Amino acid sequence: MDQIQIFTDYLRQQGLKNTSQRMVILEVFLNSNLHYSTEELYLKLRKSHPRIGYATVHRTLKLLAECGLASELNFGDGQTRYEPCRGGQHHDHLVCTRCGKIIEFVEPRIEKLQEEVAERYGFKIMSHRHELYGLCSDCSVASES
Amino acid sequence: MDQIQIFTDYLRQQGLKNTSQRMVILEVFLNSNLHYSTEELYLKLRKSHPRIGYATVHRTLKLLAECGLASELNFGDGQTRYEPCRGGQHHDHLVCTRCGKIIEFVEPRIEKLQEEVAERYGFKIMSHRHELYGLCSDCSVASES
DNA sequence: CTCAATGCAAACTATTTGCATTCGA
DNA sequence: TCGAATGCAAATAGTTTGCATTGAG
Repeated sequence: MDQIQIFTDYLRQQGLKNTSQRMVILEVFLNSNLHYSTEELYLKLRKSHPRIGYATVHRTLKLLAECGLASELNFGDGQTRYEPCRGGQHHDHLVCTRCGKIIEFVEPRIEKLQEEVAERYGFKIMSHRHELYGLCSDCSVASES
Repeated sequence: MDQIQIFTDYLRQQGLKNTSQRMVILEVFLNSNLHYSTEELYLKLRKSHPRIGYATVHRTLKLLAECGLASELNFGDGQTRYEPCRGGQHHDHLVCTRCGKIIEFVEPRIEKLQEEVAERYGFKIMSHRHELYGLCSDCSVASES
């Protein structure tokens, strides 16, 4: 089942409506490997669909997060970002503090250790965030000068 | 060298001044195991020192973060929190999404794997955040009913 | 038709800043 | 004395909401 299907099913099930704005936003959001903030996605959408309002983008992103198609990210720059959840493997992020580049990584051994830690404290993990901040290869080369 | 010493040295070195407000804020901040937001610390301080303004608390916390005595935390509730850095071992956090309890944990094996991941991408880690969200032992018992 | 969704503007929250006054060195 | 710090109020930035109108079911 693809993501558009998941979304329309979720809308029907919640008694919500399948509007053209929602479909456009979902489509642009999915066809991107970026980590959009509400503002960025709004600006991008405005080029092709000038009538879509900021609030609609915001509310749709929230909706996508609710139904599990998007996850909210926060890299400490004061903006909430969203990325598509591709049902697949969970990943975390390397964030370059100089150029802003974001690299996704997967490390099952870390996931496993997390579970171990949680168990140690009787905790039941529902989600987690793990971000490594530093200089990407390009930026650390540049700063050696 | 204790933390008050570190702070006064830092101030002198930067040509900044050692004011009574800064000392009071530092003291209250250090003598706490909480993870204060600016607002919480301001409210707490106001009881004993009603003349200290919000902006001063805010600027002092920033200053403490700058000189390495505090680290900024963000658990996604829209408030930046600060915790004292005790020069010791780095730790991360378990956050109970029901009652708000925060538990600190240390897991050197995770730190090590992080380095490994960073190396894989030519990244030079400067800092990181790792938070596990879920239910603490009390809350997951309560929700079993 | 009906009620949810939209777009706009306004409200809100957390954070940051400008400025006259105070105060440490 | 002099410039940094303070406290207040106002500005900012990101997010959220109220409401009249539009539009899907």
